[in-house]
Formats: sequence, structure tokens, C-alpha cells
Amino acid sequence: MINARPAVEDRPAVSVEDRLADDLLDRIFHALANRTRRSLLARLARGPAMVTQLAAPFPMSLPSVSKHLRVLESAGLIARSIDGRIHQCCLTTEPLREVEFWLAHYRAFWDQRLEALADYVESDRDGGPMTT
Amino acid sequence: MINARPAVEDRPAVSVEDRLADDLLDRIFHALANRTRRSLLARLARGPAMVTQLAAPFPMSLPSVSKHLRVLESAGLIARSIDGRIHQCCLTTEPLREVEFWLAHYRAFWDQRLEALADYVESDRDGGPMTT
DNA sequence: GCAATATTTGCCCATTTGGTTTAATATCAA
DNA sequence: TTGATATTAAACCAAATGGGCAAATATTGC
Repeated sequence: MINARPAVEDRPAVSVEDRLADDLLDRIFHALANRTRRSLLARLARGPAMVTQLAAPFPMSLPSVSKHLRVLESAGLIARSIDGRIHQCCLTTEPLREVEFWLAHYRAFWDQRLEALADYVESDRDGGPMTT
Repeated sequence: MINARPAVEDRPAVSVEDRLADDLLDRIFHALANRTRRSLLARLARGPAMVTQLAAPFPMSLPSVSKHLRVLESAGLIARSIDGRIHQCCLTTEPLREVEFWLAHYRAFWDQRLEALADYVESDRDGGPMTT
């Protein structure tokens, strides 16, 4: 074939809003893709805490935890209120809702897919459906 | 500064199951933390496709897309069935359910938080429940 | 003022990531 | 067989990540 791949112009246009949403999802998912940070969120789900308190259970230096907190903060997953030397951190609800919203896109697929799977199991038994 | 931080033994024990779940969540969230990969998932939500088809809309080389697909696959987000030269990819439902499950942990916090906010707004109790 | 506390910043390092290009492999089709 | 197609593998590179440590910056309290 002459054109194995479509030209760049043929790609779907991406709106500014989409790009902003993508940036946010990038930051949110990246922030969640680390168990230390997820652990910090789990701790904060039990209530606000200052940085030193948050860092205490982790076998790493304070600056490292501080950096993790900044990643969480820049993803909007936590907020901090500074009172003197004390930085009090607390969970924020909005970004996790963002994730929920993103997931909702696929929930429709799941349901449809489970139905299709049920159909498939009954109809086609000869060829292996999917080699893992 | 005798014991500024608790000893390693004081940290909560982490079970093997937890570590496996953490590994999986690491892979899932990392896989989702890239817009190209999310875009691939969005495409696959509309139905299975072969690698070349999947790569076509993206302004990057085929090997790059191939790598992205492998990341998605190793996170269990997609599965592939190989038929001759054709690798057919399709969405998998399980990992997104895993994310849902993880999110459910925090949903309780949201509700409690929204309830607290509602209480705060409606009634005249003194003192906000949680500093933002 | 001075020391202790809470936190961040800067620099260093090894590893990973996300992309490239150029083979290599496997399959289909003429 | 020969050549095109579908896909991965290998080697490479720049940039980001996650960790360390030492120093800087505020702030608190004596």
C-alpha cells in the first residue's frame, strides 16, 4: 500500500480542554503510580497530618517524603495549610472524582463486554478465543 | 533527637498479598499515567484491533506503540490473541475493576467529607469539621 | 540572641521512561 | 522462492524519577 499510515492531519483533533484534562490525568495517575504516595493518601484518608507525622512510618528520608507530597499536591490530590513551620496536609476529593469520571467511560464497556463474553462462550467453542 | 523517627520495626507489617496488590496497582496506574496509552485504551473500548491499526492515528513510530501496548498488557489492561502475523488486542475488564476497588476505599472519605460539609453548611454548629 | 524544630532546596546518583532507528523474525501471498 | 506485511528486538539517547545527603530557610521557644 502507498499509505500504510494516515497523515498527521488525519488524526482526530484534540481540543484545549482535552489536553488540559489529559495533563491533569497524567499528573493524577502518575501520582497514584507509586505505593509510597498511595500509602500517604491512605494515611491522610484517616485525617490531616503534618509532614513529619506523614514521613514517620516510611523507611526513607524526610526530603523524599516531602517530594512525594509535592507530587501529590501538584496532582491536586492533597492540599496543605501552612501555619508557621507546620504544613498540615489533607486529602482533596476532586481528583479522585476525576479518576472516577474517567473510569465511568469504561464501565459501559465492561457491562457490554461481559454480555458479549457470555454470548461468545455459548456460541463459539472451536477456536481458542485468546491466547494469553 | 534521640528518636526522631520510629524504628523500622515499628512500621506496619505488609503482607505478601498487599505487596502483590501494590505491584499490580503500580503497574496499572503507571500504565494509565500516559495519554498515548489512555488513548489506546479509548480506542480499544470501541472494539478489538490489531497493532498496526492501533498505531495508525499516533504521530510516533510503530515500535513505540508496540512498547506502549506491552506496558498495557503487563498491567493486564489489554490482552492479545495472536493469529499468524496479526496480534489482535482487546480491552480487559479486571484491572479497571481493581482501580475501582482501590477508589472505593476513598469514596467513604468523600461521602463523609461531603456530609460533614452539608452538616456544616446547614446547621449552626461551631467549628468546621476539618481544615481544608 | 540562640538552639531546636519543620520543611524545602540543591546537587548527586542509578534506574526508568519514552522516543528514535535499524535489524530480526514470522507469516502471508504470488 | 521471493517479496511484502505485521510485529518485535536491540541499541541508543535525552529526560524524568526516586532515592540519598548536606545545606538553606523559617519559625518557635528559652
